Amino acid sequence: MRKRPVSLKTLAQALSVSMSTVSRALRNHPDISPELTRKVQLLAQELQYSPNPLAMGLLRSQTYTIGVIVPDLVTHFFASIISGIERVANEHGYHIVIRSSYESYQKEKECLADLLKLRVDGIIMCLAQETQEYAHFDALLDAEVPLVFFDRVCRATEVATVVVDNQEAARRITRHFFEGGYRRIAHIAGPASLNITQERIEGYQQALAACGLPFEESLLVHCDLSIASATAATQRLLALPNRPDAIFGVNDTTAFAAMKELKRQGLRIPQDVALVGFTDEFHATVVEPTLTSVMHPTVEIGQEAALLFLEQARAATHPAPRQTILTTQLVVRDSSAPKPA
Amino acid sequence: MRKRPVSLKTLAQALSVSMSTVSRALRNHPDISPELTRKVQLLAQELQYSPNPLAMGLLRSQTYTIGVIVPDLVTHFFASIISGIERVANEHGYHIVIRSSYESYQKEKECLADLLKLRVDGIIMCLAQETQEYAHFDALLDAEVPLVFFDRVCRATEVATVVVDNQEAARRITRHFFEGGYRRIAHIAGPASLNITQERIEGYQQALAACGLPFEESLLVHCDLSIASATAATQRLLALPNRPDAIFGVNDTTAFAAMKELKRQGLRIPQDVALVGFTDEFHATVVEPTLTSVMHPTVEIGQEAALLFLEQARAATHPAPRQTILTTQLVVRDSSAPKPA
DNA sequence: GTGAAAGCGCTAACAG
DNA sequence: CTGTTAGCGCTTTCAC
Repeated sequence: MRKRPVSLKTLAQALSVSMSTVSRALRNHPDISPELTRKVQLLAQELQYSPNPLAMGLLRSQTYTIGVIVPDLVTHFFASIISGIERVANEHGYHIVIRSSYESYQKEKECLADLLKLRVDGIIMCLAQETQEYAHFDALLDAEVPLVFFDRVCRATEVATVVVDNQEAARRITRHFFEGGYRRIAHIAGPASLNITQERIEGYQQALAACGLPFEESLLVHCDLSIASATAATQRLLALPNRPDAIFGVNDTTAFAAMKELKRQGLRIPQDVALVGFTDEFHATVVEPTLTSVMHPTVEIGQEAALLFLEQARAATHPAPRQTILTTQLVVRDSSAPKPA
Repeated sequence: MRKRPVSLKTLAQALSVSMSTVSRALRNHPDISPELTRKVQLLAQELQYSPNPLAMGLLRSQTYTIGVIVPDLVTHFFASIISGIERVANEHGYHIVIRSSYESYQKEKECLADLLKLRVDGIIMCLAQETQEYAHFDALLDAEVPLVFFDRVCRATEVATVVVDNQEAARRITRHFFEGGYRRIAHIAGPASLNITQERIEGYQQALAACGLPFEESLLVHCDLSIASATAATQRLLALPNRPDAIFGVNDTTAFAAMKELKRQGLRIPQDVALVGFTDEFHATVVEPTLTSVMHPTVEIGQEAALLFLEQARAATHPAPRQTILTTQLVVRDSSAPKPA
């Protein structure tokens, strides 16, 4: 059996004073004589005393723990957001407990419930793809538990959110294609229920209109963000009687899958079909041709989310939900080089 | 201010019975009358009672929390291992608290100290690159705190570890090159202090010997696993008067960096220089040429690590440290196609 | 200046 | 069958 770590009691007994004295001495309470204070602190140091957070948690109903729920732990996008959260959280004395919803609505509810049972001080999360009901957040909102959504959000008027300028980014991509001479611009979008999907579609359509291009329903296909589904979506596009000459994928994984499928079908990029991704992972520079992509400030998303959490955690009264919109940047590479005349 | 959640006391008062009765009823203690038990459980359900883990933690000195320390949260390798840990941990009622050491020895010690202060039930970790002193684990070992190392390990006779068959994998790669007709086989290794580096170098040298090839010091270069450093290492190899015709990178990131540099210098892969990576990320299939790589069972590493933790956590007496060795597989792709005669 | 007591939420002897 | 008590580690009145 593991022995219990040194507690205030241990120190108190060793010094033949009361626990409360030790407690005060450790926090430099002015009531305690300087000498005693010094003696207590010295012994504490020596015995490696560290206050038991469980006891403090019980007392204060505060655990300095943030629950983080992501749809998927492995994807670079989420991994680097977690990294951002972790950094800011730790800097402010918080720990993070991570759970994956595996893109499942059911699992998301479970994770949420588990984390609340664990008494986390708040939640930072990204909605699962499946999630289309948002009632499971009622309890949090009622109890004013700090809550922050990032990337995929809902109830944005009630909850703090961190998102990127999806619409603008989609406009920029579409315009970029147009300026490169591409006229049949397709978009492999994500699941229709997600805000990011909708926003990017809107931007795509706005830019088409601005460029004087018609919006063709057949050039807008959906995928569930998996590689298999992105491949299938690409196949649907390429099977069209009048196939697109440019494809804008909802993220880099989608774009990579599309790239693979294009190559498999013997199509040249960008001569036959140009390609742009979204997120800008390191690998965008390694694939051939290098992939034009929208740079997503992933680490900043995480950091900002953590800051929004802290804002709520520290506020005496529940603050109005803040929306943070981070800006993206189009990084042009070979996969979208201007169309040869 | 957030209101406190319902406690046993709440239930007890509502039903005008004592807390202990409620406590027993909730756990179906045979002493409590069936009707009372039912009534209590019903109310608990209704009021969404959930036992306070802080209170339980105080009582039992057990938090059902595992501290996980990785050198880096973003890398696919660690992200998927974390995913494996998370899955098994959650299945067994544990939560994981994640920290990144950022490959720093100092930070690693901090993370460890922080997690212990948090009263985690144990630690699962991968050593930071910088770490070459292992005294900070003494306290854990003394206190018999469950500890599991994965991938990069130390004190393997005292601590449970999960590793892959690095030596065998390196032998297989080297032999694969040899069989493809390559004779000047270089290895971009990791930092010399890491066990994985040493093991892979040993396997590399063994296979060279077995193939009747001399070991040339200049063909063995080190990098710190960063992209920049891998690029520099590649440059050193290519600057040799008699440059290698095959390169075996210590991981995929290294291989990708090498690939990029090879292309930059106008060298063809594999005609001029063949390339093999280690870890087999998805992107190995997207780059051009597709990258031959050693498939690392990352998720399994995480799962196995979690199981080793559970074994220790549940054991009445501290069990002898178990070493798990997982097997890898060489996935052959275009970057190491046989050398044209 | 310092100590005693109560309480955060819970369980486990020990009584009845 | 059920209630009382003590204690896990800590802070905070309230006494002295």
